[in-house]
Amino acid sequence: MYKETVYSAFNLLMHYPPPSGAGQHPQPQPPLHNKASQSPHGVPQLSPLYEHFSSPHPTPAPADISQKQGVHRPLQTPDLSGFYSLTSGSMGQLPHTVSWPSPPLYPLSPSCGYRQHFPAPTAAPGAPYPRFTHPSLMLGSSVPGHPAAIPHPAIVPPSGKQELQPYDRSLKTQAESKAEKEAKKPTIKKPLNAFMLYMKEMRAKVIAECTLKESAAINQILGRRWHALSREEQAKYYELARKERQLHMQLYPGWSARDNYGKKKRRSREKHQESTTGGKRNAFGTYPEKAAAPAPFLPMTVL
DNA sequence: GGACCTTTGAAGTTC
DNA sequence: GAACTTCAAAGGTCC
Repeated sequence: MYKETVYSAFNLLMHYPPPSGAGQHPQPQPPLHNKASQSPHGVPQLSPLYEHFSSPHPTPAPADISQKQGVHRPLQTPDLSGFYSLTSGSMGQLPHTVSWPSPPLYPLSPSCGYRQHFPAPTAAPGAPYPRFTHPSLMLGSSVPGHPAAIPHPAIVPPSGKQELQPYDRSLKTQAESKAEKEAKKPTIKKPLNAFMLYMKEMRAKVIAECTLKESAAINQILGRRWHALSREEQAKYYELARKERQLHMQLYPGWSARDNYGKKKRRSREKHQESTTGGKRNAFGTYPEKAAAPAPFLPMTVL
């Protein structure tokens, strides 16, 4: 039963993405090189950050087949040169390539079938784009001029939970105290990237639509929805992510992602071994049968 | 209690 | 500079 479900879900996705112009995609989209949406330099024109989230939903974005095939995609950073002054060379750039996701390892809920996975981005034309509510952008008290008392969510106790209860300090040696003090330092988390911001916003919706609770399965769906987003829709999240990073840099100038390295114990060697031997546990703790390599996606016109 | 699963992207490390 | 690794979120599952 499980296997059948997996296979049926796999078969559905083997036919995804719907070939452009084949009538399966909710709204055929114009080619990527639609100059109307770009600046004279070929850079998509974007309105200021928050405008996206209070303005009507934008026109369906240009997207072409190369987006779905992992073909080099000349996405570029929106022209925000005057908007961000602290960003480094690579910060905020849209990815240069997009790889197409592998077939799902999870059985998908019938209520979250093929079409529900990839709703038309403009299903409600003219409807306002949902306001982005990522808490990181609701500045906390650490930001000058902001009265809000909510600390920046990037700061969490080392455990990720509440502080430990007081203990008998007399029982601790100096070294232990020092180590403990070090360990008690709040961990500054990485700023969220565009996809993480998207996930955070859309997770509840997917849970409601698909009646799923497994994050691994939800994330698979979100990953595919992410790929189904238009460039403009994705650009909103890339822009938010860049804003996140800029804010993060301002709040924690000396912070480096290296600071959190090693705080999660991962079995990288084992994982590597799994990947080289073809086995990988799924969220159910089982090793799914290795599916045949997905056929390269070709537009219907070619097929 | 903590690693794992899953996803993408950013940034760090290694060669 | 390419390739690889780690960590961000999430919550159920497993050890």
